[in-house]
Amino acid sequence: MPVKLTEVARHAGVSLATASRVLNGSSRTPAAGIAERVKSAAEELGYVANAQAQALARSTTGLVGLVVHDIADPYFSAIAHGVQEAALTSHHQVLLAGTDIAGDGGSPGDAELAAVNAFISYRTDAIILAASRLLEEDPRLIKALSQYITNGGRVVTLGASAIPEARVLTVANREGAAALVAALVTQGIRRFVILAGPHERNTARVRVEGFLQGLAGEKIEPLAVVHGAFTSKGGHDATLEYMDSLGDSAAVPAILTHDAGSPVCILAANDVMALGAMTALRSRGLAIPADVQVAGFDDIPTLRDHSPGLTTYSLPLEEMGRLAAEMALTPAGKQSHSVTG
Amino acid sequence: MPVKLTEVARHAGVSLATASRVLNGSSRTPAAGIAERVKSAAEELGYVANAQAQALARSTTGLVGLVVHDIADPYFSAIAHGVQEAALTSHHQVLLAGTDIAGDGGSPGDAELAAVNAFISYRTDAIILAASRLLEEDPRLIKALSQYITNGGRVVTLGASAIPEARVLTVANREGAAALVAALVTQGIRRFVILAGPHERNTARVRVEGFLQGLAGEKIEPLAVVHGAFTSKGGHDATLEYMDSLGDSAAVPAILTHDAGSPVCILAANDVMALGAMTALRSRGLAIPADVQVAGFDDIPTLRDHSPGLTTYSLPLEEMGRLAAEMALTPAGKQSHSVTG
DNA sequence: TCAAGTTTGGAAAGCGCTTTCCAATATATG
DNA sequence: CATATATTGGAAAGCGCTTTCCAAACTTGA
Repeated sequence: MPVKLTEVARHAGVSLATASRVLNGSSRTPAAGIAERVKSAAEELGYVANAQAQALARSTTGLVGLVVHDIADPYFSAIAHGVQEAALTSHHQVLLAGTDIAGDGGSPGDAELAAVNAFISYRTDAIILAASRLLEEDPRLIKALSQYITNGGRVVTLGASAIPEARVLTVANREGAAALVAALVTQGIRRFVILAGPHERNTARVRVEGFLQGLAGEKIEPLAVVHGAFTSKGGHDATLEYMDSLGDSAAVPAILTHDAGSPVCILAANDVMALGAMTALRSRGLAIPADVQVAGFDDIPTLRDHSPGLTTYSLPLEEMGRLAAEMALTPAGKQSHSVTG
Repeated sequence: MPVKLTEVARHAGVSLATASRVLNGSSRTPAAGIAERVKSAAEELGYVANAQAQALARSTTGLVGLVVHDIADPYFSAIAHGVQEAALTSHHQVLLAGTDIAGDGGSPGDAELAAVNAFISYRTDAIILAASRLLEEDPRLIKALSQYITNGGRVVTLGASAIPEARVLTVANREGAAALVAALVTQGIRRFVILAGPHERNTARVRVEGFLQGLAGEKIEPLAVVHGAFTSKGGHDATLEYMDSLGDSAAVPAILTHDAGSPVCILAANDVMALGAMTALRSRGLAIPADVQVAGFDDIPTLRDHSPGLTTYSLPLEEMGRLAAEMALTPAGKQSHSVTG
């Protein structure tokens, strides 16, 4: 139904080949006069090239797939923003998929596999995996991506993965976590509760390892390591559970306050968990940072408007998205890259 | 390079037509035995259908385009999340574009036009316009979308637009704003400063109209109406400017505190502006809500973890995204729909 | 002026699928 | 058992482009 190139060509009195050459960047450029005729015919008819047909003929789609966990999470949306930016400069469109959305049922990780398969089906020029990699990658995922790469597709992951040949944007999760602990200790804090994410998520696990490593360096044992979902609610619920585990849930657990001599700091595996933790603490009447301190990881943009400010390890999220997209869209580009806070 | 249907067919000893029929939902289903052969051949070879070729042959792409302003803004990312959800259930992929990203230069609105043109080029089955419509829509945009709709594409806008034939998801911006004012007045507040967004953005303007309408109903004149960008920074800066305009910038403007008898409430056109305003107020040493109150609009999910809580008009953002996508993806579906908070 | 070289436009062969016909079987009916 | 009727698989014509060849039309130089 839309007007096609054939019609433009006929309208301009030239062949299909010529029309194609003037309208879409070909190496051959028809004479100025002809070109003008074709252009105005296209303009007049409101011609818009069919990218699907072009993709088929050129065997490159101008699409880049981005897999995030939850686009509504500030961490991922900041990255997505950066990806979009870089995609635009390379004239690519972004295909977005979120793995937090229940697929047609199935085990966790199925959503990611489905997303990747969809992207492969659309023959995206590259796929960016921003959702945190799993400790045990799904072999089907690995197989699909390997084949994709073999066929000329590019894959970049944020953080290491078990996917051979994928380019990786290394993030200073472990080092950052350790550094954060060191900074907090310098501030005089020596009692920590670690709010860990799901163990199978590499990002979450590695950060906790970094925390523990940092603490070990200072000869400190954490008061506890509690696990929760990698979300605000996860941080909130885990914090509540922890407090309850401390004793009478009606009263403010004494251990959390200064009573014991030094302030306690809740060290969350990421900012949204930290924010959830703060909400939980407040709901129990604890003041932040007077009674309890809280630290996070990521420096999500929305922190800007939080008060009191969260102590956090700052990651250049948007820049990370941009870098990942650049790595993905540069045919012979960098195979790896790393970012620090 | 990837394995194609022809190869699967050859491998299974059947024709191309048969292979196509068993692998991709056709109305005709080959005999069970044959089907099995084809399926295992496909599995064995790791066949993934080329969606581009299918799109060309079927003249439907399974793509839906979503235009937002800034995906990193919680408002848009919540909507995007909803869109994704609905898209998944209709087996569609979402193509995302943000209009806040500088295109190849040009006037404001060009980014949206570029995004829409890209979507049209990819022949998305539908386009969802979530970025707030402009008071003066770009005629080129209108023309492109009209043609798109004529050609069978579906367009849905969040909030009314000047695009004929577009389906619209009406949002109770005006009514909600008025209702919010009424609720605040009931709480005893009678002095308001309106933090308006850019006048040319319909969403922003209509909300302010609703605020003014609500105030008029109570026979109240706002202390002031100040404009700023529709972002956290916009709310922040506008608030600071307003305070400065009140006099000695070093001191806390007396007019803002209870001194004058009743508390002042800053009424922002959306939540992110309100959050920015709160940050600005705090930076001047004002306590919220003790000294000044702040109200927003949208009820973005991230508000959950803000303290003190923001008074706001709650919009079902995610649901809105879902509805918009449903309207967009249902061929003969609802032409319009509306949501209230 | 003519051979050799250079542009330039067009015909046609794909790109990887879907789907319409057709022909060939298989099944049902008398 | 012959005929009518379903089923079933396959050949081939597209879907809307790009791009490789070709041939025709120009240049150029001697």
